[in-house]
Amino acid sequence: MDERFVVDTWHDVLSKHARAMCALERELGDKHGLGPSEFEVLDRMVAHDRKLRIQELCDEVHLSQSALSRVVARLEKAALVSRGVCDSDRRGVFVRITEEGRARHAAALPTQRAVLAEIFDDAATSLST
Amino acid sequence: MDERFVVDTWHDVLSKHARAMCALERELGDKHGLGPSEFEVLDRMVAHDRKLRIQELCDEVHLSQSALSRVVARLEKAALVSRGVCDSDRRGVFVRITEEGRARHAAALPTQRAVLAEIFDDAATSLST
DNA sequence: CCCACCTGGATGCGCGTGCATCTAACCATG
DNA sequence: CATGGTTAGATGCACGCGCATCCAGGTGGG
Repeated sequence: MDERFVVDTWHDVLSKHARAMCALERELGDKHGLGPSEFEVLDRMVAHDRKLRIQELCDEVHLSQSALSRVVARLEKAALVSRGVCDSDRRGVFVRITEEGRARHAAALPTQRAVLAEIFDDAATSLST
Repeated sequence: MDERFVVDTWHDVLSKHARAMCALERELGDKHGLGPSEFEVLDRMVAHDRKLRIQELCDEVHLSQSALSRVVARLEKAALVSRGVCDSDRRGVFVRITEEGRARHAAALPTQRAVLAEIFDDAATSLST
């Protein structure tokens, strides 16, 4: 069957993921003091432009609930988001992005886009490398 | 530009990678006592069907040299591969798969293929989910 | 109203990873 | 043959992740 195709696709995903992840970690970390997960959460916050529940973020970022909890904790410590109890369900926690968070995200966005463009535009090119 | 395309592609890679990785970890771990990295190394060994240098494996698996060194150490402890000094270059270490290693790989292969097929055949399907 | 069950999120823990560094072996040059 | 630079692989270290667990708050049945 096209088992070959499946395996090749998988290897391609592995390769792109590794390269992108590694580059993002370096670039975002060095230039903006953000990890890929931190950036991704900020990105979702900006995209939705409203307070989000932890669980909502869980669905969108591919992270376990515990990991997400810690990411938000780090972001809060860095004053990039603020946490607050959800008044309608006091177990819930909503996360709101701060102005500083928006600024950091805006600053980091071009860097992230550049890395992704590098990888995924070079995709066709890098196959011949 | 097709910045949209690049970002969407990236999210797709993230999603597939997360799902596949998670499933592989569970399935291979539970059924065969192997991590994804361990399996991948065994897979390369079988594919090449000869002793390989650590560095050669490094090029193929998307792992740092240190991570690979530990993976091989784990595999050796499990008697799935054996390490030996390269007589031509005594810094080098060649890795050879053992019979037990081949057996474990053969046993695990269908599991891995099933997971990958699940993810990448469902790819088109899951987009409409 | 009470109690057993469920759910959202936080935390302890172990593990695998990458980075920096170390050691040993190779190699070129004098 | 000695020496400085380079390369292969191993190891110390810090960190982020997932899993299991815990706790507070909600919810339904008696």
